[in-house]
Amino acid sequence: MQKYVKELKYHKLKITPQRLDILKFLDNNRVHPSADEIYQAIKIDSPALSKTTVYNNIDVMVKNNIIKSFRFMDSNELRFDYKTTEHYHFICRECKSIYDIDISLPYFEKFKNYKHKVEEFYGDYKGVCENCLKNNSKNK
Amino acid sequence: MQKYVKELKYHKLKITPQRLDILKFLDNNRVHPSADEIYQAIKIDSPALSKTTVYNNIDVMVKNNIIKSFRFMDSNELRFDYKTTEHYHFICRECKSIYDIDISLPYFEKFKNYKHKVEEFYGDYKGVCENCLKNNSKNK
DNA sequence: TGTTAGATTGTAACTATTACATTATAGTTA
DNA sequence: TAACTATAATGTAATAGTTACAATCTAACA
Repeated sequence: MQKYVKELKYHKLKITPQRLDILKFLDNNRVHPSADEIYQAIKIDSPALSKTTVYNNIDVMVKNNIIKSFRFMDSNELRFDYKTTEHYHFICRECKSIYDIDISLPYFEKFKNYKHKVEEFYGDYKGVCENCLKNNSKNK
Repeated sequence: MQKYVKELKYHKLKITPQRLDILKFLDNNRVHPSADEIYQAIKIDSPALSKTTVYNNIDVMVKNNIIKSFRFMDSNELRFDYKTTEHYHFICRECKSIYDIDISLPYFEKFKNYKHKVEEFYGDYKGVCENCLKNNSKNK
């Protein structure tokens, strides 16, 4: 728990039980949860939690770069990750599972002398996952 | 106009003035418009148009691969393109302009022997565009 | 020309998110 | 330790984008 306190203090944010709960949840559940999933999970042990608090804190933590927010291309809800190394997502069109792809790709090198200054990249890959390939030969 | 009729017929979709208007608009305005932008534009000449019709038709045309739908990572609205070659988007964090990036990147080659079967890719690049770099030296 | 499956329309519902006002509390100071 | 104050938490209401639904209409075919 001390590491979350340290993290918040570093960014001059007040230490509140709600913030610690959210950080702890994101750190222990690296499944790109949505705001509602975070809310529902924490509410079990802290029923007084308000969804607005989840949104407020997510917001302030994203702005302070403590957590990352992103969105899958075909989804209408934002998703969140405790600080991660750069990675991409693979979404299976059969079972909808989300896998992290950790293959490092030379995106930025390509843009060394490009007319625009490229700073960030977001990407999703889509297809059929390992398991669905195994279970359903028509996908091969 | 005949090419839109042909396109719809090929997919066994009924030819309606609304569908032709939407296709024509998307073909002539390759600026990734949102559903509302499509609706507002066509309404000028066809005031009876319903927004539900825009959504319905967008939906059926996406499903038939006549148009493409996608979403910018930090936006909550879907955007649409008349059939395009594969390309990526660059969004300027200063002026919010959207540029198409037509540099072809060897994404799929990397995944030839990957455990998952990669079929589609969506990506956004973000940074500072050519013009904003020129106009504001602090971005360099 | 009549029939009918499918399309269009308008309204209402829904989901994710944000705005806002009130109450509470973390962290500082006396 | 108590009091103070800036910030945070809460609940409600509002908003934006989209979808569901029922009634009406029309394109395409016999």
